[in-house]
This record gives sequence, structure tokens and C-alpha cells, in this order.
Amino acid sequence: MTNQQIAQIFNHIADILEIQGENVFKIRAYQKAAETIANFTGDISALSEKELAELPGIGKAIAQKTKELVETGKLKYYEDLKKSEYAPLVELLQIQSVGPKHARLLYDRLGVKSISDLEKAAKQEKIRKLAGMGEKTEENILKGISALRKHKERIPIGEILPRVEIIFAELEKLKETKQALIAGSLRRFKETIGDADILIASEKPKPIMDAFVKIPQVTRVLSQGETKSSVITKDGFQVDLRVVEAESFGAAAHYFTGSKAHNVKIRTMAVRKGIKVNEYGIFKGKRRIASRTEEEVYKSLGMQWMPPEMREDWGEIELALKHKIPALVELKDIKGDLQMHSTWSDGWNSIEEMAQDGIDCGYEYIAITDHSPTLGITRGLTEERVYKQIEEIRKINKKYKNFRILTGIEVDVRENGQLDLPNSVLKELDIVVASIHTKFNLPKEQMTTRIIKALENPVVDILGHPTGRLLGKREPFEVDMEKIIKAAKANKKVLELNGCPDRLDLTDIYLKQAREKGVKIAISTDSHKNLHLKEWMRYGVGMARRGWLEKKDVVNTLPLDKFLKFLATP
DNA sequence: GCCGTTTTCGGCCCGACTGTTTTCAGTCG
Repeated sequence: MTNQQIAQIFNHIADILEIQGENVFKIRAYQKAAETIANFTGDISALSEKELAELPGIGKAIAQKTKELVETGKLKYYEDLKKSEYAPLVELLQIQSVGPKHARLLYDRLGVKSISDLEKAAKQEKIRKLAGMGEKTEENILKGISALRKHKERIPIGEILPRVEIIFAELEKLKETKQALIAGSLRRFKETIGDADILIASEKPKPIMDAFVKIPQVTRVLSQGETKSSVITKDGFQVDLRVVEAESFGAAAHYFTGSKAHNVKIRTMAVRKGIKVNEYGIFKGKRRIASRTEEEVYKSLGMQWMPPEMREDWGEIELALKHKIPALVELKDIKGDLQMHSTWSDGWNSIEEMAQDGIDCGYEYIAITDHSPTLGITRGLTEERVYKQIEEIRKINKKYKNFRILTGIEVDVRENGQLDLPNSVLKELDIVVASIHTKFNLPKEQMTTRIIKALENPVVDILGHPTGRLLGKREPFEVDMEKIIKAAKANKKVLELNGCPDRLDLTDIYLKQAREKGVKIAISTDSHKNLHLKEWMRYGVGMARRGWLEKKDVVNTLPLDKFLKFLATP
């Protein structure tokens, strides 16, 4: 049973308990445990009950339940809960404006058990007759149902960020705006986004709020207050805008950047010291001791400022207290891009066009890594075409002075772990990226062996998109990442962080694990169009920062000469 | 259900907005 599956069960338990009207702190305990498990970098199922109970937010009871789940594949407590008459109501919680109290009321009074029951009741105007509910509520429920149907999932960051930046630019240029920031999970560069948060400092919030709800992308206003408004855009995602005074900007930025877990921990810590933390500042009694900048806010709590990407309560608070926050890799540190495709296989642009965009990015090198023959649909390179492409690249390279196109390939790893082209050919290339594109559903052990075999092959430099996931489209294949990281370390191989926003693979928790083991990472865009080079690297770097990677952990921060030396060292 | 140089029991982060009420519960982040 995977960490994610276990976490999901505890979250489901929390939902059922919530509708049953259980103690809110008990509910929160299950949610916190689920979060710990989901973010755990190792295999939860490998831990003993004692080790489990040492994890934050997991005590005796949940440790024991986790063990039961891992060992028997079932949990009696959970099975019993699912039999509760209230269990089906969990579905209703997905609807905006419907919480546990309303779900219960709707069931107890109208027998509503599903979203379609709810829709029927709303259309028959039965909901408005319930105590504490009215016409507006009924209307909001119907809108909530249609919004849910339109957009169920969290959105990949690559889809949402550029759109939010357009809205942000509109607000930033208003004359009443003094300071502005995209906050929330977008600022933390989380791979998928639920909704967007924008923060503005201004002494005149009203005109900003008025402008916000009138932006052409807005189709529905969920709420509009003096300092806080929420809207839904035509693309179906929610944007929250918060306006504070400039004096509070740092405290508000901290608060609205989150994550929730990070904030809760900081507030809890502060409370013990008799300090109150809210979006307006850090308060000792009535006196505000910090608020204007984030640095000031952290400092007032005895902490060093830290990059937003780290704020997940993954140990960053402890580091900040010791003033040991690492200097994370930045976009400007990147000196080259190590995976991209040209018209030789399934790319849209010529090698020269790709190179030009590499130069425009300020890089010293790029690697052209077209596909290998197995992927017929991509017009993968045969042996003969590999040699031809090497020739072609040599010719093109003569045109450049301070820039180099590296010859390379993204070679397919076959089911048995062998590569799609012989080593005699592959060793002629500067860079060999080995990736899996077929047979995704092998059993975990077989997949792990397959990949390790590729990592043991001396011609391989980088393991491409190591888990094969496509956000919202394809789950990562089953593989023992701990073993892969070990094998990469043992064979001195690089793991790719594929920055294509649909992939972002490796993901943060594995990057953090790889970093701890001293495995190097290549941040690549896997561009199939020249424009992607410029657009996608920031997502890769964002994810790298979420994995706490520093410049030294990322091979393509090396200047060309050092990078070539790195490749040449066995 | 978890947790502890203030506690092994009694706490558990904090505030805005809405809708339906006339002072606040529910929802959300």
C-alpha cells in the first residue's frame, strides 16, 4: 500500500468524522497524520509501529491503525465508519458553500445523500425552506455543483500561472496599488493549484476591489468585501484577492503564502512564547513588533527568512531557527538545458531554432535529445540517423562562439532494461538520457529492476522523467524510488527533474531525498518547441527549490567546460 | 487523536465574508 493510498484513507476518515459531528481536533489529527504520511519521503509501509509513532502528528492510535492497514490491507475502524449512514455525504463536501453542518441538515431533513439528490432538492426549491438556509444559499449550491462539474481537479501550475499573471498585471498597474504579490501555492510553486491568491498593499482598497471583480476574465463573484474578494474566472479557477495596508504587507505575505501547515506550526510556536501571529502582524500583547516585511516577521520569531518554496513544514522551520536555510538554486544559475527534441524526431523546430532560444535564455549549452527507434510514432532516430545528426550538429556548432550544442539522445529503456540502441552507437554521443515510454504497468519490482539495469549501463548519463507521470492524465508508474536513488548514487548517474509543466518529474519529496543522498539532478525542459525552453525552465527550478536543491546539486548549473569534465568523469 | 522547559490533562491558529438573522453560525482559506 502506497503512502498516498494510506493518506487518502485517513483523509476520508476525517471527512466522515466531520459529518458525524466528531470533535474537530480529532478530525484535525487525522488530517495532520494524512499529510505527514503523504509527504513522507520513504516507504511508510516499511516502518514499525514505534517508528510510525515518532513521526509528527502520528501517535499510538494512528500508528497502530497504519500498521493494520499495511499488514492486512484493511482497517476495521475505517470499514465500520464507511458503513455509517452519513458516509455517503462526504461527496457533498466537495461543493463550495456546503460544509459538514449543511450536509447533515440536508440529509436529516431532506434525505439528500448525493450531489444529484442535492441538485434535485435545490431545483425543487426545497432547500430555501430549511432553517438557516434561504434562496441565496440554494442558488449558491446550484452554482457550486456546476462549478464542480466544470473543474474537478487541481490545475497544473503551468496552465494557471500565466493566466494569473495577466490578472495580476491588471491589478499591479492600478494607481492605488503600492505593493503586489502572487501568494499562496503559486508562490510556493506547487505542482498543482487549487486557487490563486493575490495580495496587494494599498490605503484605498475599494477601487481595487471594484476593478478586480470587473476584470474581463471574471465570470462570477463569489464574495466581495472591503479587504477580501473571491471570483471565478472563465477558465474555471478561483482567484482570491486580499488588500492590506502597506504596514502589514510582510505579515500578510507570510500568511497568504502558507502553506497552512507551515503557518499553523509557526503560530503554535509563537503562542507558546506569548506571541500572536495574524495577517496584520506579530503581536506581543497589544504591541505590534513586526509586520512590514517577511524578513522582519521571521526575525521577530527568532528565524531566518526562507524561500516560499520551502514553506511546507518539512523541517524548514527548525532550520530557520538555527539560521541554516540553504541557498536554493535560482533560474539565473542555469547554464544549459539537457533534454529537448527537434524536427529530427517529434519536435516542432529545427536544431538551429532550438539553439537560438537556448542562446536567448543566456545558456552556454543545450543538448539535443531526440527519441530512439522504438517510439515509431515520434520518428525516433535509427543508428544511421544518429550518426547523421552528430555530423549535422558538428556543422552547426561551427557558427557559434560561446555556445555549444551537445549531441544526445533520449533513448528508450526496453522492458528488460536494455537500451533501444547499441552502446557502440550511444557512446558516440555527448549525453545519453534513458527514459521509459512503454510498458508503464509492470509490477513495482520488475520496473525497479528495469530502471536499475539502465542506470548500471555505463553509457547512460541521466535517467529521464523517472516516474513517467503526466499531471492529471497518467499516474506515476510503480517503482521503488529509494532503490533508484541508491542505484543512481552507486553508479554516479544523474536523475532528471523534467520541467515540462505536465510532468514535473521528479517531484519535490523525491528530490529532497535524492539531495540528502548526494545524487545530482539535471533540470531539463523536455521542450518540443523552441518557445518551451524559455517558458518551462522556471517550473523546473521552482520544483527544484521545493526539493531544497542548491546550485551544487544541479549539474546544468555548471559552466560548459566543467560540465563536459563532469560528463567525462566515470 | 496528538502533545508537552509553562501541562500526562487540557489545551489544540486566526480572521473575513455570507446569509440569515437582529447577534451569529457556517464556510473557507
